[in-house]
Amino acid sequence: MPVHDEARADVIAKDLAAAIGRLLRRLRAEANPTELALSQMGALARLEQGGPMTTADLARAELMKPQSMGVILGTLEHEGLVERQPHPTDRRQVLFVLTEAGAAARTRHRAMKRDWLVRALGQLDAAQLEVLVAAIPILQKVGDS
Amino acid sequence: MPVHDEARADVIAKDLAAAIGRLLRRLRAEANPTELALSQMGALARLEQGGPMTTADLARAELMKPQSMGVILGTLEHEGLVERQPHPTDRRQVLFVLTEAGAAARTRHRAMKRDWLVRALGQLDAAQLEVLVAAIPILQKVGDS
DNA sequence: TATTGTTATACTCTATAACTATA
DNA sequence: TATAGTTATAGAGTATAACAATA
Repeated sequence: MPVHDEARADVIAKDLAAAIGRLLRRLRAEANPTELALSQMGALARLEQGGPMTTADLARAELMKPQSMGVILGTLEHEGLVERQPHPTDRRQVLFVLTEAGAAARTRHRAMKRDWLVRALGQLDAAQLEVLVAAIPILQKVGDS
Repeated sequence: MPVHDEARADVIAKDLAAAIGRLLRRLRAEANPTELALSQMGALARLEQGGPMTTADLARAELMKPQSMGVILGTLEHEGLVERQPHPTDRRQVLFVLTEAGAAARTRHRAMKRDWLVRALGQLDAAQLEVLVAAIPILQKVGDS
């Protein structure tokens, strides 16, 4: 990138960091307090989509340490939303799957029209929504780089 | 929004939440560990741009509670990066400003080419960067809505 | 009475380090 | 020896509730 663009990248980086920090705070605050915390819902969503996964699989998917994911899974297990399955060939590994209650929690969450982010997105016009849709894979790429 | 788009908004919401969650985790992990935490840097950046500000001003800007911002400012004050000024007319209020050390921290941070996010953005092509630039105000709007 | 800020307390999220069990 | 997971501990980040000072 040319030199004058480094300064620009700097400004973009600052604004982007501020914007996602604010948005995540808002998300956390608006997440239905009676429901699950953000990271718990994230893990449930991964399990719903990706079938049985190990702690390490989930940690990689969410860009966190296995120990951190272990805490989250422990809470979800305690609440009966996920359960363990033995790994068929490697007894060190533990596979996690959604329980019926866990699947129901996902469904309930999805069905909630009160879901704040969905409503917030609904206030965008079509062009703005398209920009956001285009930005998501780029944000993912940045996170992975 | 038409009904079929509600389902789409739902998917977008899920992907967006996952993407920004991952990105923030990555940012936190990559932030130079010897430097300040993200929210501390955020507060310093606001003060650098916005001149003297009260706890409540800063909390509003960062979408957090004044008590939470108070903790952050307390840490920064303890480290000598910000200092208090009496408000000229309202003795309840406390204005915070950067100290020399605080301004130096900002400059140092900006100068660090090791800044992870800047490097990550540098790997995007021009078109991707433009999408991201266009997305930032939309993310801000979503956070405010 | 309303507003600004502080103090106390607690919970979420995440990390590092040290350990156990299995491969 | 290397890998998957667990346990213990700690720190950042944030919230709510109760309080004090000032307007």
